[in-house]
Amino acid sequence: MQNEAESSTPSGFIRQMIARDIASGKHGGRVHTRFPPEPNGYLHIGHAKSICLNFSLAEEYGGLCNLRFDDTNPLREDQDFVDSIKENIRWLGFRWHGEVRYSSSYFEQLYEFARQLIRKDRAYVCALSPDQAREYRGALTAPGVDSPWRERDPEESLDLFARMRQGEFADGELSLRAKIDMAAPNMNLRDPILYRIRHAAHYQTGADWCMYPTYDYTHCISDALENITHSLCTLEFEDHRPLYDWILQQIDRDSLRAASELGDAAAPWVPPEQTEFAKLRISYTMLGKRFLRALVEEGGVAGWDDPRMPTLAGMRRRGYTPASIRNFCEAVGVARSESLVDIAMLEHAVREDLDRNAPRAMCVLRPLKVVLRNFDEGRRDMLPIPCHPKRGELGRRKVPLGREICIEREDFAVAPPPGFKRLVAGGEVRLRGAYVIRCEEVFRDAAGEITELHCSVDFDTLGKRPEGRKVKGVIHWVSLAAAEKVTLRLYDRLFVEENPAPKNIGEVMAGLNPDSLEQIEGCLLEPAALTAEAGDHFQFERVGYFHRDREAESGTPVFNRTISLRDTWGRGSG
RNA sequence: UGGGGUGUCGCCAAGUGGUAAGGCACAAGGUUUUGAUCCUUGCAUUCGUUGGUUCGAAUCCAGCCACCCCAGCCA
Repeated sequence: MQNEAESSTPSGFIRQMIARDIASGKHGGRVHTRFPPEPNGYLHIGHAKSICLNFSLAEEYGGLCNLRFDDTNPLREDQDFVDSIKENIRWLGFRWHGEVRYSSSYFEQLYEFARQLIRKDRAYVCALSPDQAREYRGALTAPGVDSPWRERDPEESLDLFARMRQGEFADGELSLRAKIDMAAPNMNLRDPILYRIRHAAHYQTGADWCMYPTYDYTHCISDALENITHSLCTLEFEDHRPLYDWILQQIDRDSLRAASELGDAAAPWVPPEQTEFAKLRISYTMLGKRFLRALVEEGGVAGWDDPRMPTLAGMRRRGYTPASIRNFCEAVGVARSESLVDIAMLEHAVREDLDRNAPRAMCVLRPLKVVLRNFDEGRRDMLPIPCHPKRGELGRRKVPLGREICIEREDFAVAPPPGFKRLVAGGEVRLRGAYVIRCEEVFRDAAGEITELHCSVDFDTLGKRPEGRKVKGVIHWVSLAAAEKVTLRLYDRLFVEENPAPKNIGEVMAGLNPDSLEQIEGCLLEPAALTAEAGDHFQFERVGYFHRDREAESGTPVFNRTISLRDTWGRGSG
């Protein structure tokens, strides 16, 4: 790790760029990144990619990473989102540098820099309405037309700009625009809006302002003020890079530096640079803030933290661990080609982490009663079974065994398919961690439904192989008298299509997988798994990894299946 | 029809003129008191395509093709 960052050439275009910048001493060897969410929604796995990238880069190169809320639009931002975003980042295991930053805390400086641009005749107050501005902007293949206010005297713009701030004008009546080039082939350079009037309270600055700076104007300056060296963002901002650079070039270098956190320190100062990478997309998943919101509002899911949601809150509740998400982001890599990552990669990442760390337990989803004929009525064994097959240091838990137990209905078959290794009439099977049993008799009700099995125990098989024969099958079980009733929730992919690309909310709802949630009541769990010291992530053997959900109203414990175990039975030669 | 990008194995992704890393998926074996895990092996004579430069090209040049982004006073 260390060597990779310092000596040999790192892999990937961003790391190589940073290595180059460090080698050339561009920023005095500093690496300072930032994660700049807008607090207008909940974080999802796509944000995690950016979080991991920015924070890991800083960590690897001995740099810093800020958390900055990019809050320049009072209409959609909220303190609740700030809180949940901070929480999610901490949960992922990252710690930002110093205090949380807010673009809104730079409003006063932003205002002063805007006055500077006006004085330099690089910005002007425009009286075109939003509709007119759009018409004047031209089209992709047709140049725009200069605003009639473009040559307004800077003094007049300065006065108007001050009065905009004072609240003398209505929303949309005036705007501050950069004076660049209405014929530029890059639409972003056709005199972009820098400030718009919005008589709206801001969750941070309250009623202090009635006009707000735009993203393009704010982001680059915020980066500069925080002395960010590498400003990473997604591909769709590529066209904005010339504007990012333009703004920082127009502002007087010394004033920008003086206002920055570096102040007049001796360290070299060069403006931050924007670099773009492809955003994350995952098969059978949709990561559009707007559509995720619709999903919640239209009732497609139960909320932002519904375990089927790709939000960090949802994935956390589902049972995804921070390490699994970080490993996944690492495995996916960072490039500039737009790709659709196979959801199997995400599933692999959780399985990998949970296989190593989740204690094992036994839970029967659909119980079938089994009476052990030769097991004495009042007898109750407490079998010590390892919590993990490979990690003895995790200890053993005590699993009760009595005369009556339950096994999984599907682990018994009257007419077993070829290759069936579980219990059949007259056959033997191993009870995990306990004895080998033989099915002696099958009982049915009037409808022919199997109600109960009578089996005999081979007491000479505890911790050892049976004499003279091989028993291949091993099944999970639970003691009837001691089992705890729990509810299980099994999940499947939320969307039917591999690449859901809805164009409207109707398509979002139409694309949902109707079988994405299966809730099973009355499952039987071994008692040790419900104790506090057992934790809340488990592998229910042979069934999957489960995560204890927050307390259910009824009082019945609920476990969400994070992911099933890999199941290769029935494939190939099995 | 303008501008900006991207095209390497089914899915991601290294590679930056010297003869195609790795992961996921898949397949075949082995171990196994989880049909799990683990282990071993296999899996691109070829890098969107056509030409060119070169002793030598995924890497350089030119043309073509496909796909993505941009006309919010959203970010």
